[in-house]
Amino acid sequence: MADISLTFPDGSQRDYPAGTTPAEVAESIAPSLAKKAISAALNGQHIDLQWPLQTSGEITINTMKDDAPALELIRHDLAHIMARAVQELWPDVQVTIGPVIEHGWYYDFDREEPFTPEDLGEIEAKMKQIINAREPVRTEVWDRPRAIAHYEAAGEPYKVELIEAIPGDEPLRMYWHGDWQDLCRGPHLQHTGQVPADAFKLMSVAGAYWRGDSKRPMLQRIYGVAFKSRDELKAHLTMLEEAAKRDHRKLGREMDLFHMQEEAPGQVFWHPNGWTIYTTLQDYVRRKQRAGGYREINTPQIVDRKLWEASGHWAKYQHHMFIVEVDESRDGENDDAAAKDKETTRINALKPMNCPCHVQVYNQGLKSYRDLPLRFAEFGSCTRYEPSGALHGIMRVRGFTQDDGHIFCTEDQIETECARFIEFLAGIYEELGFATFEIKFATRPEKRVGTEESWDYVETALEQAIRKTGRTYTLEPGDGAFYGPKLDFYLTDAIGRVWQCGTFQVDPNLPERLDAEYVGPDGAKHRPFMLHRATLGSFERFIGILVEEHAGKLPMWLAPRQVVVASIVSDCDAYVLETVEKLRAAGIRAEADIRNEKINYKVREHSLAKVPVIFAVGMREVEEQTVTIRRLGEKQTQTAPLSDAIAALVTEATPPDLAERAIAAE
RNA sequence: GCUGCUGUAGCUCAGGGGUAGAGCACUCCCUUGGUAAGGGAGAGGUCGAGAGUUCGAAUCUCUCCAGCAGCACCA
Repeated sequence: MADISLTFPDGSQRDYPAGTTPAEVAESIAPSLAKKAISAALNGQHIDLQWPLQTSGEITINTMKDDAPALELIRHDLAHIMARAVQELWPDVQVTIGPVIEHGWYYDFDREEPFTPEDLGEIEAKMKQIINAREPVRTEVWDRPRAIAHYEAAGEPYKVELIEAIPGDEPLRMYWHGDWQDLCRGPHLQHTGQVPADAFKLMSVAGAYWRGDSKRPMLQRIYGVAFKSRDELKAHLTMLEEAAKRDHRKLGREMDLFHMQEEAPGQVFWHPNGWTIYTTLQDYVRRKQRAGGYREINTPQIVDRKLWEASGHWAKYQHHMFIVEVDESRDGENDDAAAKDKETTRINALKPMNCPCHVQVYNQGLKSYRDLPLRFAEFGSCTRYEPSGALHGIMRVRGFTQDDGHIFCTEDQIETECARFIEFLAGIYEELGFATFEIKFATRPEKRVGTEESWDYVETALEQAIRKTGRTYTLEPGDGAFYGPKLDFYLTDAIGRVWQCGTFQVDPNLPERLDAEYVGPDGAKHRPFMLHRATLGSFERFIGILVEEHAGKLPMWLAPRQVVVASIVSDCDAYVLETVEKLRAAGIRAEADIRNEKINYKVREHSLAKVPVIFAVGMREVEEQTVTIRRLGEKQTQTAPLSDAIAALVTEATPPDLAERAIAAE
C-alpha cells in the first residue's frame, strides 16, 4: 500500500501507510497525545480519530484544549446521547435531526405526548448514565439501500425521508453510541465518557416544523447547551440571567417608557419617558437626513385598495394588511354598520409600507434626468397584520414608524447611491453606539421578475458598492425580493437574537407598475429605478435594541430624564426648584425631587430608573450655590458650582451630530 | 398561523371547590435624615373574557382573548 505524507502544524513531515488512522498517528507521536486526542483535522476537514487516512496533507490532532473542535464534538455527541436517552425512555418516539447550534444543540422528535419540564429532568439523568457508562462510539459506512431498509424496518420514516433527500449517491455513515444507531456525517468522540457529564443542561422544549415547512408535521424540539466544564456552563447560565435583566420589555416597564395592552396587540402606548427617546431620536435622524440630501415628505395612512392593486401588494400581501371598509353613503346621523351597502362601500387599507405613496409624490409633475437622484424620506407610520406568534415586545409589532426613504435614480447611479447609503447608515449606527453590525447581501430568488442581465448588473453594483466602503458582508443567495437584490443591516439584542434594522433594496418593478418616468437627455421618457432604504428600520425596534444594548443606561443625550435634582432637607426646596428651572432653561430635561424622603431613598429610586445624573442639594450647597453630582453607577460624588455643572451637562447632552457641528464651527 | 406553557392588587409572586394573601409601589401621619429602602396606619382585586359542571367555581371542563418560548412568516 502506498504511503501518504502528513505535515504537522509545526511544519514537520512524516510518512505513513495509507489507511493509517489519526489515532495511530497520534500514538506514533506520543502516547500521551493519543490519550488526550479527541479528533483530527485533515486539510481543515474535521474527522474522527478512527478515520482511515487515504491522502497526504496537513494534519492536526485535536485535544480538549482546542475549543472549536472540542465544543463541536461535545455538542454533537450530546445530540446523539439525548436522542438515545429519549428513545430508551419512550421507545415509540421517532427521531429526526439534531444539529449543533451556538452554545449547544437541539434534536427534533415526533411523539404524541408533549415533553414536560419533568421529562427534561429524566432525560438529563438518563444522559448522565449513558455518559458515565463510557460506551464506545463506532462508525460504519453503509450504502443507501441498506440504510433505507434499516430505517424502514425500524419504523423511522423521517430518517428514510432524510436519506432520500441527500443528493448524490455517495455511501452514508452510521454511528453507534453503544447500541444506539444514528445516521450522521460525524465526526464524533471515541466514547461517551469523553463528554463532560456536568457541563450540559437541557433548556427548553418547543414546536418546530419538520424540515422547516409549515405545511408539514410539527415536531418537538428539545434544546440543550453544553460546554467543556461546569464553570463555563455556569457562566453561560449567569449570562442568560443578566441578559434577561436587560430585556426591553422589563426595562420599558421599570423606566416607564411604554406599555402594551390586549385591546391593541402589537401596538405601543408610548409614555412620556419613552416618547422623549423616540422624538429625540427622530429629531436626530431628521437632521442627518437633511444633511444627507433627502427631502422629507408625508403621505396618507389609509389608501384605497386601487393603489394596492396597482402596486401589486393587494395580490401578494392582502392578508397582512388591515382593511378598512367605509360606507360612503352614511350621513353621520344614521350610520348603522349593518346597513352597509356594497355599492357605496369603499375598501381601503392602512398602509403597510410607504413606497407606493412615494411614487405618487414622484409622479406629480414631469421629472427630468437632472432631478435624479431624487431622495425622498418619510417617518412613515405603517400598520401590518403580523401573525400573532411573530409579535415580540416593541421589536416586532403591528404598528410602527419607519425612517423610510426612496431614492429615484438611473441605473448607473445605483452603485454610488448604495455606497453613499452604507456610509450614511454606518455613521448613524456609530454615533448611536453600535460599532458592529452585520450586512447581509441577498441575491436573486427563484421566483423573480426582470431579465438576467438586469439582475447581473444590479447585483454587481451592490457588491461593488459594499467593496468601496471596505465593509464585509455575508451572502444570502436566493433571499432577495422578487424584484431585486437587497442589503439588510442587522443588530443583536441582549440575548443574542439578531434583528434586521436597516435595509437597502433595488426595485425596478414598482416604478414600472405605478408608471414613474423621467425625461432623459435624449428628450424621451425613461423608467427610473427606485431604491427602498431605511436606516434605523423602525423606531420601535431600534429603541428596543438601544435600550437592551445599554441595559437602560442610555447616553445622556437620549436619556428621557437627564438629571434629577433631589433635596436632602426640605429647607433646600426653593433652591432645588430654582436649579431645575435653570437646567430647563439650558435645554436639559430636569426634574425636582423634593419629596419627604431620605436622600438614600431618592438615590436608590432614581438610580433604578436609570437617571444618568442626580444633583443632591443640602444646606451646604444652598449657601455655596453648588450642587453635589452623583452619576449613575458611581458611588463617588463631586461638588461643583451650579453654573459649571449646568454648562458641563449641556455639553454632554448635545446630540453627537450637533456636537460635531459645534466643533467644526469653532 | 402552529406546538407547548402562562394569565390572581400598579409591579413581583404565593394560594387553590366553601366567595382572596405577601412584599414593594400608592395615600395619610410621625420623622428633616448627606448618597441604593427611616417608622406607623390606611386604601386597593368581578382572580384575562364567556359558557358549562356543581348546593357552591378564582380553583374543574370547554371556547375565546392576550402574553411567553420556539418554529413558520417578516413586502
